[in-house]
Amino acid sequence: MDIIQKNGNIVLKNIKDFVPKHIFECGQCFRWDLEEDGSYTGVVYDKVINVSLEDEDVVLKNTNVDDVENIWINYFDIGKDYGHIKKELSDMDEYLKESTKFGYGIRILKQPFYEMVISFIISARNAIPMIKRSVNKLSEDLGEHIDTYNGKKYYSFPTVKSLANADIEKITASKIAFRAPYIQKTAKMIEDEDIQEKDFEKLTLDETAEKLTKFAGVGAKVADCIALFGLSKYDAFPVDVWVKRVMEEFYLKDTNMSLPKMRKYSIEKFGSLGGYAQQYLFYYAREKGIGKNK
DNA sequence: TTCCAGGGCGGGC
DNA sequence: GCCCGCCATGGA
Repeated sequence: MDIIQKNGNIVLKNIKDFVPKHIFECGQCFRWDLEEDGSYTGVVYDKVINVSLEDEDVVLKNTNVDDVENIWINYFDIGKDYGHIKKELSDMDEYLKESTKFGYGIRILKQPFYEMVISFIISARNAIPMIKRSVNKLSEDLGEHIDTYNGKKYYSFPTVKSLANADIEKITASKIAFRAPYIQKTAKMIEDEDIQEKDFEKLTLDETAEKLTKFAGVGAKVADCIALFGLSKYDAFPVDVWVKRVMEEFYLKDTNMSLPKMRKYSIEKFGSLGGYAQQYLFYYAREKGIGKNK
């Protein structure tokens, strides 16, 4: 991979397995939006960045070489060989072969731990467009104005402190409804106990899930999402409605397996590749509407 | 109008 | 351990 400056933008040359649509629409993130020109603009780490694919190159706008080297290379997981991961999954069965072929440009983003906690609490019993709307409104109301890009204002994700100290009305204003008390409680707990990403570094997935489910509004599925997207626990396998459908369609026809058992089954089946398998399957299932009318 | 969305919680058994 | 009703909101 080479980093080149061109017209004030940064161009990443020779990047494989990187398709913005696949990355930003496979359900892992809520602060990336499609622009009219097909590019995606996102807010991460108090920074606004625009990403597009031009021929074989990844073009990054509104950023600089320092940030690319210090932040975005890591965030986009550029150092990882996703080709190898897809090959291993493809060799397992025809379904994974098809799914990895369909979402061939997916990469799992390394997102901020605490933002994942709050965002996925909001995700419970909610629709993805609504989750995005709520997260953006919450940032507008309780975060900081960090940048204006293409005439649009962008706001940072609210800090732990601002959420912990916010009135409940200020939180419910983001259409977060019955999840608002969960968010307030959890933000307070994170602040009071000074819980940080590094506290999870040496924990197994089960230990991580056990610790995370102590948060209000965090059950098995949300914990797995936080573990996968915010803590780089790649053996996590979040089972949501879509994953349940696609698992039943592909592997567990007419079994009527409970969610905890399906989680255990999948973790054992996919092992260290569980998180990747989950993302390819989720994207495939959701884009194709697998098992929706049953 | 009714159903559903990247579920969790508290209750019951 | 499993199942049930409930939880707001908006889009289809």
